[in-house]
Amino acid sequence: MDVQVQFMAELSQLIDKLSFLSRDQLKIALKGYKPAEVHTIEFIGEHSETNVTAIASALYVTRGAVSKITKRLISRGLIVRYQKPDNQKEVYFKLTAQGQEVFEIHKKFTNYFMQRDEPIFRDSPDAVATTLAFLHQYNAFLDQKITIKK
Amino acid sequence: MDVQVQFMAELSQLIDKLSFLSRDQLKIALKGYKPAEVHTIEFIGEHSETNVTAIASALYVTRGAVSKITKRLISRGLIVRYQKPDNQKEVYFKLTAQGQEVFEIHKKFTNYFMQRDEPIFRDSPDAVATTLAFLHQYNAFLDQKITIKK
DNA sequence: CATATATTGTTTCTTTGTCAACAAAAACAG
DNA sequence: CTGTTTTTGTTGACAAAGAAACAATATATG
Repeated sequence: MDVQVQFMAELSQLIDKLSFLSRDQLKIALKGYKPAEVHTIEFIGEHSETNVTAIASALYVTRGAVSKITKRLISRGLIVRYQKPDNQKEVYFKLTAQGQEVFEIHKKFTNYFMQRDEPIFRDSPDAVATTLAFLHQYNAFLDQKITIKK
Repeated sequence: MDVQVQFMAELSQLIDKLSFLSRDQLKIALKGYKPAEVHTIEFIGEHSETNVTAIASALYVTRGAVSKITKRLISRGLIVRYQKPDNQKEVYFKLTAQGQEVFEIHKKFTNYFMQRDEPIFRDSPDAVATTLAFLHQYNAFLDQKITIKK
């Protein structure tokens, strides 16, 4: 059980540090855009056919929150709202040109951060492969626990 | 760069799934206590000599937030506030008997979750060791980036 | 020692998100 | 097909957390 404690500790530390290191720079580069807004733009940019409910469950927030954020993003001209001809209930979104710009800036930074960490991944490819496999296995294990529960 | 993308994806998925699986049960077991409150109690329980600033930076929240939460925890009789004779500025906290109870419940569940995942760790000790080493190395790498920045 | 600077904790204001209630639309059951 | 149930998105009231301003205290500097 001791290794598990260590594993969790390393994991949460890693997450914290990664977000700490990116926070400041992203804040400056995307000044004027709130984190939640950028996050939503990012998701819409990667999933062109996505509605309120899908965004909410992907981002682990409520539909109400998505409804409010998208409303704001529309009023700021970053996304547009559209519906499909055969469904009057679901609401979909896509980026405007301006939204696309924000998306690109964010992506550029993501790439920058990955380049920063590239040495770590390059120097020990075997350890990386093993780690990746283990994380994948752990994820699959948890998937089981989740489906069993339902 | 592809492995890095995969690594990040596996990592965030893992985190999401772990929190999803624990959320419901913890919510029931610690009914009446908000997640942030439990989190704070947990940290104070593990660090008996800790002040507002230390809690804030460990939990990645602002001092204002800690100030408010601790105030609430005091009024609910879960922690006590104390100061050291030679320092009138810093404010320290420790758990009351009731706070200790909450701490124990939380710990019990943490143990339960670890037991749930124990098979994964037991079945492939080598992969676990490699993973742990890699995470540790990555953390150290980021520590450098953080200190350089300062 | 005296003064300037930094740190600590609290408070106020604003933003964000959750929750619950709701209306509209779609899916389902008989 | 008709009535019921479920799903979807929106809204308003409320709670949580961040940012900034502030007072009190501690530390550093000359």
